[in-house]
Amino acid sequence: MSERTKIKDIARVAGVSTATVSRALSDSSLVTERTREKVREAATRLNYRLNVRARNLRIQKSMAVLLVVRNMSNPFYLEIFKGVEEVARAAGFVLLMGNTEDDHDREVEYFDMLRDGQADGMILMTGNMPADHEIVRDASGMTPIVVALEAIENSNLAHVQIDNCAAAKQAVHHLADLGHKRIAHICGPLPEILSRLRLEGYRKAMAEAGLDIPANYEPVGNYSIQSGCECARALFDDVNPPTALFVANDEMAFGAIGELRRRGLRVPEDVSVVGFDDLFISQSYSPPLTTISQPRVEIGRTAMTMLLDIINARLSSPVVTEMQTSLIVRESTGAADQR
Amino acid sequence: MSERTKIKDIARVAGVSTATVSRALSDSSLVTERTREKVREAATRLNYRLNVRARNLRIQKSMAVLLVVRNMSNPFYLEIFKGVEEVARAAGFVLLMGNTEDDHDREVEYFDMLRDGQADGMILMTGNMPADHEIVRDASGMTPIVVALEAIENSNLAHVQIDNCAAAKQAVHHLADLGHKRIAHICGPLPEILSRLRLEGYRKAMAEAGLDIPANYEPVGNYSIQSGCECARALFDDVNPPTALFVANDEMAFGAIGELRRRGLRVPEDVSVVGFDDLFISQSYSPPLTTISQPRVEIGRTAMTMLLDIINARLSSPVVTEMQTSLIVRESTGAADQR
DNA sequence: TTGTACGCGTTATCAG
DNA sequence: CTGATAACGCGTACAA
Repeated sequence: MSERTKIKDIARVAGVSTATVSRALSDSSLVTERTREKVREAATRLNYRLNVRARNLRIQKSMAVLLVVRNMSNPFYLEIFKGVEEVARAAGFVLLMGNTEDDHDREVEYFDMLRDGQADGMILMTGNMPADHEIVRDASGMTPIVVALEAIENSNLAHVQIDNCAAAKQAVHHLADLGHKRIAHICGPLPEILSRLRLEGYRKAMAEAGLDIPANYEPVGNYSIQSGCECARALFDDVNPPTALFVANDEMAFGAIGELRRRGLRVPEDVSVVGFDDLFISQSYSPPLTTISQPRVEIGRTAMTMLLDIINARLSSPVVTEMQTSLIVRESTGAADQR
Repeated sequence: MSERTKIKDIARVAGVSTATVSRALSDSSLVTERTREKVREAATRLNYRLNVRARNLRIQKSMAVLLVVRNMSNPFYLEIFKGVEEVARAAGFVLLMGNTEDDHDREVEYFDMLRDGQADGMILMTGNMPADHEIVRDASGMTPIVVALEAIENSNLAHVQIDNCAAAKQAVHHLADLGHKRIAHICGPLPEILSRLRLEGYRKAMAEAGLDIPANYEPVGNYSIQSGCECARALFDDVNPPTALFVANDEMAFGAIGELRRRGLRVPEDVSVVGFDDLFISQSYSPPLTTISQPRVEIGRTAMTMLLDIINARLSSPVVTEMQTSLIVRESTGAADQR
């Protein structure tokens, strides 16, 4: 490894100075076409490769962005990763993965990495921001962080998000339009803003449809398949079970449908189910799941594009971009039984 | 940013040299407890943070590992990511994501990153190795690459893998034991080694069970839901359709089951289906899918652990570790119809 | 347009 | 045990 050729070697071979080599290789306009050629030729002949570490130290950048999620094995993130990766690599950035497992210390660690220059920017998909953390700011006073699909209030950070409340309303209205009167909501973990917004959308839609919400119609899960199962159990063990379910994410919807099947209830004949997220698998679930779709790849692209804008100082104030969702009607919802 | 304190500042404040500061902070034994304390105190007082870039340039490491997959949005990788991340971060390494999309140029790019020292090691989950690429070797002559769940023949690289052939045999024997005679195999893309091994397992098991394989019983897919659907269509459009399916991965199994449902065929009453992979969703599919489970988190951990062993020169020759798979019998398989 | 010389922030080597 | 100083490899004022 110590025999890697460096610009010094090229300089010697090409008969110029290291400065000229550096300039020639980075297409500076301050060098003649002829010398540039000479340098280039020497570089390829010597099999030269730029030392990225040295350059990064010199230019004070890392050319890396940090993508931080709560739980790396959540399938929801997959297409977002892809969108981010696509834009990042096109811009010459590498992608550093961060996984917090909702652990505060780990969150701090990633903020530290950003502050320490191990990454030039961060896409944050945990709804948390270490409270007392010294906020990173670049030269133009912007913080190179984009919050995606979560909301950090009063943070003055750039966000890319969806209208959770409106999407939830749309889902519930779909069920009401099918004639359902007893519509329950399996809710996400409750202190969280996303869950709250979806719950709020559910309640608003129910009110608009003139429907009551019985006391037990809002069981709280934690977005896992297992918890969807448990919430459905509670709902259908009770008297006055619902005929339709709006579930705060697809995984809990899968759990709920599993529980229904075990009880001999058919979807959608006996119970209609709407999910939220449109996981890659939802379209080929049996039955194919009616759900709210978010343009995840596009969200990833947008977040990374915004981050690049901040990093390159093309943005002077934190932007909030709202992405469009859509209700995908498949086979897990049907008209209410007319009994 | 330029006002970040550096060891020089600490040195000045603590009244020692930069060398001593460096030693004190890295717990070198070459420094008195007293000076160490003095330095530490100055460091915290000045709010010192190590400049990782500078250190990495100096020590010629990047403390990063590259995790390269064919397709970042394949849900199969999720738990592997997690296992790798867990071990990597415990060892102080950051995780760099690579996505090749089966593009040769991109593969080369990641090999280049490794060679250029942008990463100290690589976990490779594409079955490919740029043919003419200069092979990276560290001081001890080892290549810091671990191939996970793929096989690169004649490469002399460390591998962590499963016995695809044996697992496939187990799946097919399960179906044969249930009394099925007409068992078809939906195969993965065929030049690939994994697909070949699973196909080989299928054929061996069929031979052992004394069963024939009709000409059209080995349709070839590409691991996508869509292709599972198409293969099932071909199989059941034909005369002499099978009563059981061994599918090379779960996604194609989902596609196949979807197609069966559209044709009014029930699983498992009319057709039994066995998948391969045990995706997170497979247990709560309807019906819950019988499939081959791989210990994915453990595979990730093992791969990363092996990589660390290579990087830290604790390994002197490429190791091949084989992980255990198991057949998980759920509700998508049942006894053959006795008609 | 080119060359000289320095700085980026550490760690390692060698004297003392 | 500590200090001065040389790398690590590149980019860029500044001078020519």
